Amino acid sequence: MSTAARPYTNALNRLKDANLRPTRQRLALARLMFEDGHRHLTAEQLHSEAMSNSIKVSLATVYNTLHQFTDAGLLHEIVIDSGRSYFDTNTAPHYHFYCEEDGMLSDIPADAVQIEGIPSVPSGTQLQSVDLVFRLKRDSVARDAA
Amino acid sequence: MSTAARPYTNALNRLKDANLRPTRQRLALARLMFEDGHRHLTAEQLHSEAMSNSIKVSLATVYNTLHQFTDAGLLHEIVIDSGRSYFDTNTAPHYHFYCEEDGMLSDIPADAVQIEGIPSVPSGTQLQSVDLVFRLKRDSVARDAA
DNA sequence: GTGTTTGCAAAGTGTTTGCAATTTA
DNA sequence: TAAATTGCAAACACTTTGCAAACAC
Repeated sequence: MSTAARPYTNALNRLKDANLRPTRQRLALARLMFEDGHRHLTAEQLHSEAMSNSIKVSLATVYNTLHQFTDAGLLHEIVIDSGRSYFDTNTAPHYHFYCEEDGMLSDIPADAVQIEGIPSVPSGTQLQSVDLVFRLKRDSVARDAA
Repeated sequence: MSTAARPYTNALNRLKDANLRPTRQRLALARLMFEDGHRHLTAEQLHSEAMSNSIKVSLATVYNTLHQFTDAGLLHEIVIDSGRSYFDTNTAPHYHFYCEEDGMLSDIPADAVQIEGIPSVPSGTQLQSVDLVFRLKRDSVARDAA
């Protein structure tokens, strides 16, 4: 009940719920991230997108924002490549395909894969998340089958 | 049949098999890695270890060596933390526990966990590896059970 | 001897930080 | 206005690179 058609409202509410002051930059970034169909973003990618959309925001602010969003539970950080962080707008449990050669990263729904026999965690710790990545490589033309 | 008791021989053979010229540094690093009980190493860790053992080797060479060993299949690179690479001397399939708070990384044998229902890989690709990491956090003193 | 490997230090990533200027409530 | 946020540029951590000297075969 209200202007549900305006994506802005959506982003605004996300920020409010997360107790993040809805500044111009945060709002704009939230809109790009949550309403532009993108799901896996690096800071640089998001920054570029912002630039393309004439959103004035510095890379440092993009980093800050990504971390604030992650801390607030709006994003999930994916560790898939040393030296580069991906942020996933899908915070529900799920898994990934990743092809290093071309940077392709795609989702696998949690219910598509069963993980059984999770060993008991070391004492003094508890399970925080289960990261499952199927790493791919592009087919070569043909390979000897030895 | 030969001096099997000398760890040196072991490392030497590994290098020879991998077609890597057994230089003083490579030999020494191989010995540290494969015969000192260590399994998960960062470049800096290995470099420190080398220093402690009075092995003169530069950090650049440690990096080069780790990559050469990885390319040769002697090591497996683990992506677990953006901005830091771990190298695993266990090249057989297996999984990991990881606790970011203290950097603890430990093995889970492949047969301890079953992964079922691996979705078919995107066309034009093939599965290279399955990375499964159980991320842990240290227990807090007590947590509300809501 | 010849080609490989090493070490250094410099350059390169991606990311974080300090602080003044700006913006929000 | 007071407190939070931003932008910039400098600082960072980790990794790679270029090239001359050292080494292995």
